Amino acid sequence: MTRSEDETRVDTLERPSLEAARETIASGIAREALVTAFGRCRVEYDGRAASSLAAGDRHVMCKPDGTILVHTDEGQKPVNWQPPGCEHTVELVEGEADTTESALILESTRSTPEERLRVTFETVLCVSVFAGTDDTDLSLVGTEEDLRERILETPDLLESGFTPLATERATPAGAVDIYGEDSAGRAVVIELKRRRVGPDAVSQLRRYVDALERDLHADAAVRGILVAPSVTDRASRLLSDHGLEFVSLEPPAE
Amino acid sequence: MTRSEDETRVDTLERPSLEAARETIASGIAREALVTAFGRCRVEYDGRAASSLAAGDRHVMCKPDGTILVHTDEGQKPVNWQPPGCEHTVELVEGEADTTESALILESTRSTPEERLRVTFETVLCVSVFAGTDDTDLSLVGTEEDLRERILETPDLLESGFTPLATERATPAGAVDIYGEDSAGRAVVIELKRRRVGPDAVSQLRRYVDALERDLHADAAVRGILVAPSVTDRASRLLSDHGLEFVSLEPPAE
DNA sequence: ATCTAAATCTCGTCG
DNA sequence: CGACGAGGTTTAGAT
Repeated sequence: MTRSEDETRVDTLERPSLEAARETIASGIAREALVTAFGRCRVEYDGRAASSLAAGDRHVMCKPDGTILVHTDEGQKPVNWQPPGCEHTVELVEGEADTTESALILESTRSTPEERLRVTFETVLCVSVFAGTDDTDLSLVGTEEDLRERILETPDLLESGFTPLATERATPAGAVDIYGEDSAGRAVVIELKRRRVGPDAVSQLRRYVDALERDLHADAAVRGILVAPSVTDRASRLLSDHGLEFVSLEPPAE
Repeated sequence: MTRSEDETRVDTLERPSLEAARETIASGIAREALVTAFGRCRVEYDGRAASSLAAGDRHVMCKPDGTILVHTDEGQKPVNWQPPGCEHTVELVEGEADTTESALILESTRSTPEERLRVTFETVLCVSVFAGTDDTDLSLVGTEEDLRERILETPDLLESGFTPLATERATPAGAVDIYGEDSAGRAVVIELKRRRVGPDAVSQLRRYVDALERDLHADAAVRGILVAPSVTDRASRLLSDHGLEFVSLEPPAE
């Protein structure tokens, strides 16, 4: 077979027979393409939890990395899915005689943990196979990491005289975002959040401060500072209850 | 217009002109259908954070509820997205003279928070419009809620003589999963997790126990029990450090 | 609309 | 492989 210009990048079947759909899906998976199917199906999942979904029209996407996604017409999250690294198989189950209906079964399995997703199509309205190229990486700004860099560049943003000594400093309770000391030489633990925080972030900071106080084995109290754009009321109360502090800072915008 | 049997459920164009793609996408969105496009595009996002993605072949899905998802050939998560409730627009930008290239721009915006996603196609390899029906709900078992029901049905699973008194009991630090008392009449706070837990779950439990001890204003200590299939080493250490307990229980399997 | 916590969270990173 | 924490988390429920 010769492909003069570029290889086939897209192949679509409308209202295919189940056998034609099976063949196209199987060859798409074998070619490491991105395969989609839209049609009436039911879905069973068993693994970390277990779920069942009765028949309806859904959009199914199989990626060459072993991901499978089942989308309804609502919501950002797939109604069922399987993560990258799974094995896909597609199989046609013939109805017995003329009475039972045939079905197309798309199955995805993995181990560690043992998980299985089974999509059973009674009708396939459309199958597509897409072969593309994508070499690029997403560039993202506004993360917690950006906020950390901002503080390390200009420690006075936190408070005058603050000196960062380490990032990701290990404690028995986990790694501290920024560890440093204030102008009086007191140890400071900083927990960073890129957005408004609730009680969980306060607990996290408290855990680190506790651990560090035990670890330093000194009576000199360790200061704990939560750095985020803002806090909820309850989080603010929890901060005071435990002698922790808050400084309002956002990740850089650009 | 008459549709004798059933209305058009799927409409697909392979390698359409940008104008034909625009027309099909616009009418699909207007018809409240699920619309997909595959082709070479770049993607810009600005909102809670900001991101940029150079040109590559990707799969874009617009749902009638205002969701938009941009998928590459890898990963379970879309590389870019917009949540339900957004406004979609599709627009053709003509190149100037014959020198500049035309482009198809798919844009999704929302407020609270202000967010914008822009997908700029230089080539569309396939556009599909799907109209289906899906009335069913997912049935899921193995959740934290299932674990709670299991304990409420058979409190002795936790320990002999335990009596549940309330679920979602309010404290200044948040709502406790199960509140009850042991055979000696001591107050018990239970935090449930459907899977193996780490330090965060311990902190959460500690926060509730702390708050309840203050709230009850008594010196009688409140017992805190973490109920989960298992704990990590560090979490186990944190539990002992704070006088908290652990009971191994899983959500029911069926 | 905001708060709070669960989730088959997913994803990267590090030991 | 597990552990740990970030995430434009998303989603559901309560206030």
